[in-house]
Amino acid sequence: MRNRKAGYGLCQGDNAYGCPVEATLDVIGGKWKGVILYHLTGGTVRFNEFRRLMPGITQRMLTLQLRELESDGLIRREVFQEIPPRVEYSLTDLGRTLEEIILAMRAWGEKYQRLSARDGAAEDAGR
Amino acid sequence: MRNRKAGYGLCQGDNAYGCPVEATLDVIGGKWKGVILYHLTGGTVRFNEFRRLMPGITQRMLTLQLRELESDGLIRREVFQEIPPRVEYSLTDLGRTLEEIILAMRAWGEKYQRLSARDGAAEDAGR
DNA sequence: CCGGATCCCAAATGATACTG
DNA sequence: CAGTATCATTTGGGATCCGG
Repeated sequence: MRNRKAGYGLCQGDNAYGCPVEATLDVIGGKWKGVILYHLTGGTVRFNEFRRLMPGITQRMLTLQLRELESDGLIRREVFQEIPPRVEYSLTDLGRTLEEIILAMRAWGEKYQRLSARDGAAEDAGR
Repeated sequence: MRNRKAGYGLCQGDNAYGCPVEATLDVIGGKWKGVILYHLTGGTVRFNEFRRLMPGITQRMLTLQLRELESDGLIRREVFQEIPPRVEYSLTDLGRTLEEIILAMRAWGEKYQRLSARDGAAEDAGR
């Protein structure tokens, strides 16, 4: 992901990028993007709020992911020049178009996450 | 992804795994999973068919991803003992529960992929 | 409080050759 | 046809220190 060169992993008769599914996954994939977007569906979130919401993420990764999402036009970053400083993140209109997918993913995760926990619970799943 | 140890990237008050969105992304994320599942929404696909559908993927990666999807109970692998051998892949019932998300991702990719192509087209997106 | 910069490791992905 | 096996590379992610 991230490497948007060209002629990368094009599938079937699709154009240069790859199939649309790949494009979407490139934007919301990775370990944190989806979770970040999910938290933003609830409204504006501050930098350190994210850190509380996602204890596992490092400052570096949080900054990186936020920058990429911003660069992709999915989120907006507003800096308030105060003491102490404050930075708020929120979804752009483009970002909001992803809400449906994000929420669908959340719903799926809630339902099936335990079924496919890879620790040997996938038996009765198929067939 | 893939490392389903424990206390990994838990977010907010969620349980050990992490938030549901993360769980879902863990299952369909990565560079190929989503695309593989997408092609399977059209019906059964054979191994070398996948290779034609996804020219960018190597045999090794294809095998790996298929095995993980199978292990997660999302796809079914059927071996036909013939000469020449034949192996068909298809969605399980569990896998089919992802169709909605996959197709939503495809739709999003088709619509917005060019807007957020990271090559400086994300200007007018927000605001 | 909100990061940027640097160094480093582990995991994901890829190239290539070989096989039942 | 449908894979394994091995090796090399790229990338994601983390630790830590520094700065406005």
